[in-house]
Amino acid sequence: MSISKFLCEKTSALSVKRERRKDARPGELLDAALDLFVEKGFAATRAEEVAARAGVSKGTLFLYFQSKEELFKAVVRENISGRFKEWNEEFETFEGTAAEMLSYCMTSWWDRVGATRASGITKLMMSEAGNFPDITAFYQQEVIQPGQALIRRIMQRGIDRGEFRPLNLDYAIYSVIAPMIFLVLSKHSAGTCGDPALLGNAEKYIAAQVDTILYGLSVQPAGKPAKGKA
Amino acid sequence: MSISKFLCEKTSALSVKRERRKDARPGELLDAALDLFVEKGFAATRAEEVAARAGVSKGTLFLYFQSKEELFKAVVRENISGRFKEWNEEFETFEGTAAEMLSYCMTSWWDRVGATRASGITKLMMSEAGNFPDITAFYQQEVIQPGQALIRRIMQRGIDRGEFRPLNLDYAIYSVIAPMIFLVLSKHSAGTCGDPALLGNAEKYIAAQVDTILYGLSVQPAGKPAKGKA
Amino acid sequence: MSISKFLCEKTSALSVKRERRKDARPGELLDAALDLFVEKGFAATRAEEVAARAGVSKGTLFLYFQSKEELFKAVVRENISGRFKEWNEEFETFEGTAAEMLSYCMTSWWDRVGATRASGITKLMMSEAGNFPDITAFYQQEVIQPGQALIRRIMQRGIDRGEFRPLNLDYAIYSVIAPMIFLVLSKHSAGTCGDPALLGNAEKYIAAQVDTILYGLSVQPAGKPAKGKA
Amino acid sequence: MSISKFLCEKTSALSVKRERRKDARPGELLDAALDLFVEKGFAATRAEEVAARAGVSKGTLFLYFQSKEELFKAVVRENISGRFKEWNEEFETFEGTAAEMLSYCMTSWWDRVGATRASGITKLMMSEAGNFPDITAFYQQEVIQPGQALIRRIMQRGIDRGEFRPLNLDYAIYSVIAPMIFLVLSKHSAGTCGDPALLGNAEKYIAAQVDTILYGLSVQPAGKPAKGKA
DNA sequence: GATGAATGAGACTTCATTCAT
DNA sequence: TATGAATGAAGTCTCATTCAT
Repeated sequence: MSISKFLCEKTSALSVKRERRKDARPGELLDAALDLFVEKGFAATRAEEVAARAGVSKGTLFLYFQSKEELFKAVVRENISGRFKEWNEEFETFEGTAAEMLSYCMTSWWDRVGATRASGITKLMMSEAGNFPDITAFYQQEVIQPGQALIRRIMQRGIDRGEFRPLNLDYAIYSVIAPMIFLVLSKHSAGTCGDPALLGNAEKYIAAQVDTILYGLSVQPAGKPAKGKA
Repeated sequence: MSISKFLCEKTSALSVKRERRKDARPGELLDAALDLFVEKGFAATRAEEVAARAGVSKGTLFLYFQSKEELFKAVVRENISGRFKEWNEEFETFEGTAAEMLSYCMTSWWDRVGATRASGITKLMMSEAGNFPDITAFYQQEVIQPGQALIRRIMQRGIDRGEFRPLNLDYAIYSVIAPMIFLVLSKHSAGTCGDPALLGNAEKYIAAQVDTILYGLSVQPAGKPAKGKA
Repeated sequence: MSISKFLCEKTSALSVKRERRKDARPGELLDAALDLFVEKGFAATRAEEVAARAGVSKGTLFLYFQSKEELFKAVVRENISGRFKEWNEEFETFEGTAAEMLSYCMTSWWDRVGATRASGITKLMMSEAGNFPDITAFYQQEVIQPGQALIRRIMQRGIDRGEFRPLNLDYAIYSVIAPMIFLVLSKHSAGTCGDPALLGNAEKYIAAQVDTILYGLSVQPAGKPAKGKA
Repeated sequence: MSISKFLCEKTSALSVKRERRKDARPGELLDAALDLFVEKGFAATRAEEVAARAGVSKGTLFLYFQSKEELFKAVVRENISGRFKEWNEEFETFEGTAAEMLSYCMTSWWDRVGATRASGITKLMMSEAGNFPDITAFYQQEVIQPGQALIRRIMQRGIDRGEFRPLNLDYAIYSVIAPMIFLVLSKHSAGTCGDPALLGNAEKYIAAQVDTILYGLSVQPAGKPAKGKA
């Protein structure tokens, strides 16, 4: 290796290291902010705490985010963008029954969202929605609507194929959505809904919900099953 | 009636009225506080706003509540006291199938809690649980546990009577709880879960959930499934 | 005096005292702010200093003025409103030569503005004009333009009556204005223009300027020049 | 020229250029700082802005100036050094009447100071004098006093030669100084004194002031008043 | 020398809480 | 009891200044 090359790389290495530092900062801050916002709420989280958890000083935080509110927005954006594109594609190509799809949907949702830190966003949005109308609109459009549309599509397929009863999907989709929402909220709300034991057994909980949804609560043998006036 | 008696009664009436006024103060403040805490969160609600909405001055609020935090605690306590005694008793004497019970449970919960301002407590607790550990423990003990116990008892009865499949109730109860939680959160979270259309049709939503829970999503091959009168 | 009257007045007295306090606060704060802004500039003056000089706490200042900037605006408004109405009227009815008028104008300006704390506004505006465009526009319209119009009217009268040479008033008015501006700036600028000795003898300075303006620097060979009584 | 010499010179030229660049840095920073300080005031000007306008980074500014305050002092010193030596000498050898001298003094002041960026120093000093006592003393000694002494000498000569009336120069000098101060302040104060139209016609304004000063406002009945070359 | 990421003191502003009236 | 003017602790945000690169 020539000297010039060496020097060049050295210089490059230096700036790269520094560069990497700079590039990493926003992410570290967003990570810290997500945790704290979820844990304590937006207002109760002090900017300095976020900075401290990210290992930087107060000033640095404001170097990367114009304000605490912008930080909040960035946290939400960071954790919800572009997941649905991928998911939708996955389901376009899914082969199997609608029941399998629904089951896969809920379990994989748990693996990819529910079990991760990203699940905190749900609680975060719920608590702060009223104070950030623009973020709320954004969330509604980018998360809620695509998510519900996906569930609806799966269920519609089930109905079309004769796997599912004909249901009013305007309400039936919530049989799938509610347990998931409920689970992540249980996780992030200090036992305010659901009990703590739930969290250690989330997979079982999911499985049970899938089971209930797909099969129904009632004994089905030959019986005189419950007639829900739907 | 003697004049003196008349005067006396009049006086009494006045003072009663004033007394009532005075006694009503804390309640008015709690009402105002509940609304605002639910709407904007604890930290984002200013003491002065609460006072203003209750029609008194800032000073008066602190005459009745030592601090904003005490106000919060009082709000929660006020809205969750002793409903379960009554409910439990009601179910002790309920006659009918377990399916009918469950159906009745959910619809009457909507009428008595979900559709009232009390439903805001759920969101409130969820958002602020982390900042009020003692309240959270209290809530867990006074609301969550009795509530889940009630659901569990109903479902257990269904299993015992052969109306329901044998279920792992540790998880199955959430099929009932989740939709209710989900509904009230939808109501108080600016469309952050569920869509706004849900709220105008809460009864239909409840009915649909009851139906799904009791019947199951799946086509019932030979079934005339369990008969829940929703 | 009846007891009720006494009680009534006592109550009234109490609230009046408190009321007076409240009414006085803004004025006290504006006074303090004027002094400090003039002395140290807008940015270098801390809100707490202003409050302290007015004998109140930091918080109180923000009780009366939304922000430091609003305080600044209020200071400017407070000290320049409605002086010119009075002045203009005075000059409408003035009887005497234009020279006497001009002389009177400058000396009375000194008495009413130049010698008072209000003169600090000039320096204040000068320093901060660039940072407060709207205040500057306001000042231009409410102070600069009426002031120059008044001078111009007086001089025009002098020309019309044959007392003064025909002058291009677009420039000549500044012979009157400049010395006054200069004087107040000398006063508020720590000797940055003019020397400190000037200030102890402002009246003489004014007189000398009047004299020079009216008579001219030059020896008047045969003249009986307009004799302003300096 | 030998090749080595050529190379040498070339090298020299390069390093000279680089040297010049390096040497020029402080000057560029001072230039940028003068503009910004004049325009926005000392406190409202951010160090980074100054650096940016000078085309360097924030860090570089502090390489050359210990602090923002030192930068301010350097700006003032840089722009008031040693002009008066030259001026005084010029006037020692000036031939002509005192009136001509005064006229020349004012017009050439405009050309050399008033019309240049240096005029900004006047406003700068005026605004910040209170916050920089040592600079103010320096300015008083290096600028104010020599400047006033020069004017005084000229006027004294006029009196001595019988061109001017016997005047109290302690005050009369301000007839000359005030219009000049006034003009540069008009220029730098966003219309807070004088009107914007003034600035496009500064020469006419100067001429008019010279005229007024030398001739006087009044009608000169029989006189041949001193004719200032307006 | 030059850079610009990082710092942290310091200023503005808010708002729960007090207390004289 | 009720008020609302006053307070000052606490939090957000800025920016002069430093220093590793």
